[in-house]
Amino acid sequence: MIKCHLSRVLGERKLKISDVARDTGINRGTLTRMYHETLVRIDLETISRLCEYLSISVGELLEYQKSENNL
Amino acid sequence: MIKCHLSRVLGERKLKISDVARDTGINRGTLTRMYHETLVRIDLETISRLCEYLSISVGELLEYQKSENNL
DNA sequence: TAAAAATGATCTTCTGTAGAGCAAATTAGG
DNA sequence: CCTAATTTGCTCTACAGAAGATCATTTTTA
Repeated sequence: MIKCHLSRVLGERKLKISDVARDTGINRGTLTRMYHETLVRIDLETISRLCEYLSISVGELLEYQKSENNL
Repeated sequence: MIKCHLSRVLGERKLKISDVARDTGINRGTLTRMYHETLVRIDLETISRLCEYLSISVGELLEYQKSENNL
């Protein structure tokens, strides 16, 4: 599975979802889904803007984790 | 922008798009778009299967590059 | 040289993000 | 406290693009 670290990054920096939405133009609903990891599909443009805005790499935002449970 | 390194990885390993499609179950059209970097949106499940199959991290597959030209 | 496999392109279907709106919850002031 | 403003979660519609299938062309292989 793919783990999204948006909540951790925002928490560390004390940023709110609404801050990111306002500053990046990314839809707040999309950010909410990423935050709660209910996201299924994502625009590369969204990943790009988040990496730019947060100054992180794709790997710091999205991480592959071998799933023990499912599959 | 987000750079997709699928073509490089497949090239290095001499893997064909059809190999990956067959082995991972990922739609061949989607892999073709990734290969030619015309992909716009992607399922996290697709990223997950590619990382699993190719034994690479998300960061090795997708890389953020500060765009000099556009934006 | 012929058969098989791989690839690129196109079309339809269907899922999910984008975008907007609303209500509840949290925060900030007075 | 009480109220106003901000943030957040949820829902709905519209649109975009991946999934899946098909076909023609190119490449591979036997």
